[in-house]
Amino acid sequence: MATRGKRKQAAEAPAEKDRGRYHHGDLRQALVDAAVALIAEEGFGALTLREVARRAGVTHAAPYRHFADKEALLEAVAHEGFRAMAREMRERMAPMTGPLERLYAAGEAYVLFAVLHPPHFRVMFGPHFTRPMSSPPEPEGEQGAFTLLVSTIEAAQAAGLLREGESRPLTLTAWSLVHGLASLFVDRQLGESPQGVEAAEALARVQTRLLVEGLRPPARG
Amino acid sequence: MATRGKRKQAAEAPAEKDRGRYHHGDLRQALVDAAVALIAEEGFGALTLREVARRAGVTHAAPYRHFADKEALLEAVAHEGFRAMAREMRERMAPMTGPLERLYAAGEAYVLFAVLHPPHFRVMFGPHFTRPMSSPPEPEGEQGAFTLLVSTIEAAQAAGLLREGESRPLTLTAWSLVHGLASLFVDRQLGESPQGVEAAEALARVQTRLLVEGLRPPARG
DNA sequence: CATCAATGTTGACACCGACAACATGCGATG
DNA sequence: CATCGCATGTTGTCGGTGTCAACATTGATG
Repeated sequence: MATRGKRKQAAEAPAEKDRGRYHHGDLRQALVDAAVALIAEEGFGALTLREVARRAGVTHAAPYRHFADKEALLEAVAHEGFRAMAREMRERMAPMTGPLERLYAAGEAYVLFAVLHPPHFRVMFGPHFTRPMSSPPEPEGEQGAFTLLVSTIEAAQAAGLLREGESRPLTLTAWSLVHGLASLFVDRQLGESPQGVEAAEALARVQTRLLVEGLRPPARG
Repeated sequence: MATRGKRKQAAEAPAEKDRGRYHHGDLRQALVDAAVALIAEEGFGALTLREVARRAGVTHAAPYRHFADKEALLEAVAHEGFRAMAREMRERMAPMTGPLERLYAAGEAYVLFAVLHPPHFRVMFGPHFTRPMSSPPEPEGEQGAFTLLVSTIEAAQAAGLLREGESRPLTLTAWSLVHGLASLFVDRQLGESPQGVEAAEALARVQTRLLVEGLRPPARG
């Protein structure tokens, strides 16, 4: 420790100008980012609180000033994921006007989110939580992914484009399909199929259409 | 298998009689069983090679005589799961004669397997493997779950009960649906829905039917 | 400028995965 | 039946990890 009395920002800054400060500035977010990057690069088994702290440039106990334990950090990652997923669904649905087109967009966005952000998706739905995860904080006016799916399906029902009756079974079918497709992608169970993003998008497009054929009302259109 | 030799048959009382023996008899399977029980009781985070050894009544290094490392033990659990899943699918399909009924049975069995054996299902499809998992040893003449699904769908296509054309997209749709439903169940994402086995069975029944409505050929029947 | 609460550090403890060296006893061989 | 090799289980150890307590530093508040 060279210049003890000084700011030491200039002394041992390993990279950006932010480094080397004793108070990190936004260590909490830095830890979340480091955790995501670590999972993406080294896999889940390499996710270590100490390595996360190392990557954030702090010592091994610093994370405990922001998270009660390792699981709390994972919870923050999951919350970030749920918010991002809902956002990406809204964005992809926004240009669409037809109820069915909006449903397709929602399903495609769900699968694409998983393919584009495997670490988030795994943490969100993986078996890594002992205590039940708290629901993610939703900024007011923003719907969660599930709520969005329900309302989209009910809108399509109201337009006569999907089967009538309870929306719940239809919602579960749609959710199961995109969740299963996303899971199979992320867990690399689709070995022979191409793994690229564009391939996933094409697959999601085909599958959502194929699904809706079953959700259609009996009367043929 | 029966004429495997004398082995340990004399003192193989599984209860307490065999405690204190220096050679366990079938420690390998005992470790697999202990791992499954541990995951079921304490969750995934509690899965420790040392605790597994403790439950099997051996010391902390004994497992290394049967598994190269922790991941190898998990691989054994996964293999057991894949074999059991295929078996349960075959059993549920056996009484069915109609191609569609066989497809329904396959899907229901897939979901039920996950609900009845969450630890196996999680290990099979979870993010816990760094190296690619070897394919499970399939006893000769027995098809794996995926192969079974493909042939069932192709049979239904041949009978004119499903859309014509490539079987692969249809297979992926069916697989995604049941896998998604199973995953949502196992990961407790269906909070409001009842969690019992009979509820899962009813749900799987409805969902597979709902799916097939979409897989049906355009001509109405 | 003095103080304080928030934030980061140091040190410690129990536990874990993995390996090496050693001990035991099953079962093949004579 | 006696011997002995080797698979199997044990003991001891090492580096790494999650978590906590005590201490140090800093930015903000008066």
